[in-house]
Amino acid sequence: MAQQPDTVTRILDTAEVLFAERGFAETSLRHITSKAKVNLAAVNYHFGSKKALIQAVFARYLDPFTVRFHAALDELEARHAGGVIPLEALLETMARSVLEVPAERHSLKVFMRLLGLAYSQAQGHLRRYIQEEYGSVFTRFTELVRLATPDLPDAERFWRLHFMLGTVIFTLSGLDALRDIAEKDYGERVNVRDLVRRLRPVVVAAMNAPLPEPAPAQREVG
Amino acid sequence: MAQQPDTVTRILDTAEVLFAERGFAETSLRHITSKAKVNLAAVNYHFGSKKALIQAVFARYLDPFTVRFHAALDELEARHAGGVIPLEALLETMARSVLEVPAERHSLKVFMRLLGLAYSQAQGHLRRYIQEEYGSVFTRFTELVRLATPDLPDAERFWRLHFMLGTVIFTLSGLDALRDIAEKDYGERVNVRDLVRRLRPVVVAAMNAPLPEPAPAQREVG
DNA sequence: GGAGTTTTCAAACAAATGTTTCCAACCACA
DNA sequence: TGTGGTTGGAAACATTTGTTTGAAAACTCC
Repeated sequence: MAQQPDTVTRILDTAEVLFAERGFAETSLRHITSKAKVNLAAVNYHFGSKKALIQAVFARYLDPFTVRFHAALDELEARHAGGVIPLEALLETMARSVLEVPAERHSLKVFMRLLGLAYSQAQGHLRRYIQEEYGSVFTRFTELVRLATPDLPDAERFWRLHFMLGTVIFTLSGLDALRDIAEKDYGERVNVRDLVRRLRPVVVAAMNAPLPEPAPAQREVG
Repeated sequence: MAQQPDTVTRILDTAEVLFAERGFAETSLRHITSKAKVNLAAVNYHFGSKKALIQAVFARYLDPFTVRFHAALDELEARHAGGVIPLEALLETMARSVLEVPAERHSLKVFMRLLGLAYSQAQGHLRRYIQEEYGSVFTRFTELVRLATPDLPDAERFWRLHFMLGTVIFTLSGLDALRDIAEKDYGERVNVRDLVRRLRPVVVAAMNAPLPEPAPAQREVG
């Protein structure tokens, strides 16, 4: 550990930005190491492999997030001792936890973009890793949402949570491109907090939307 | 054109499936050509490059889609001659147009996954290509949405449309992974049409959500 | 200050990638 | 049947990829 950023830290800092910009497969170790001004072999020395580097990049965000989110849920449960936590409070708490973490590290934009990539890119190992390491806090959250929305069928709630996950990740991870359009067309420069403010009523309304009409007799589709 | 699928067609059929499964960078031409049982050089001979192949895969979906969507909007405008087309009708028409196209070709799942990849993967050339080739139909659509939602500030409508785009693309493009979870946990095997049915009320509710509280005095955020 | 460990570095490695070449096979049309 | 243009195919090409190697350098600790 030196006062000048550590080699490990320099690699992580550079890698997360490049991954966020270009994706995992499209970012070579040589690109990372040259921009980070470290030797090519440093990645394999410190992390073991490129896969492990990718996971380490995620861990640096997700570890503090899960800690904070668990703590925030603890506090929320204590405040509503025994009772049901309203949906708005749950969503609010999640939003706050997500917003807090990168503030002490790097940009939320990068974090969300990485999450978006984790979903969309192949990288089966990544999805498996995230599921195994951080699935529990998400399970806890969905259980609380279940209590807050007793009228929603389980399957419907499952899908709506993922709808909203898509809304948030997609928007925030594509923020850069969209921001430019929005600024040009509407003269309004948005930042992440601004978007979260806009997202709040949309997400609440979506979760509280009326149930869909029941499925008709179905024929299979590819 | 032979009675046995054309070489070009075999390449496209195989490529779109592999691209959807693994992404563009992660799918090699050798993988495509060997699975399609065509020679490696066939891709460069018929398409010129891998980039061009990727665009051709998209064109095979997007060309019929834009034709149908324009036609559907023509009909919708004629039916509401002079008047405003309700938001539900617009969303319904778009959903129907999206659903129709792959029915005559291949799976909607592949189509949506490709769209998701187009958004999330680097592949700058792809986003540019899609924007240039197919941007006009979307401009037309958003203008109709504007007329249908006169109370929504322009910027708010812009963002909400993108929220919903995220909802749809994210969910449908990650369908395979989510479907397995949903089936295991809720014993319910969903298909794409099923999800579209679930999406309908959510999207409508989200677009009609109350306006967010006005922005407080803002401090900048990365 | 020197033994022992950790970290850095340049170089090489094997494998995989997109692309090109060159020739054979095919096919329509005279 | 022969000719000209199109398609198919095996091989090679030049790069780029992640990873490994082995030795030099830096650091730790007694």
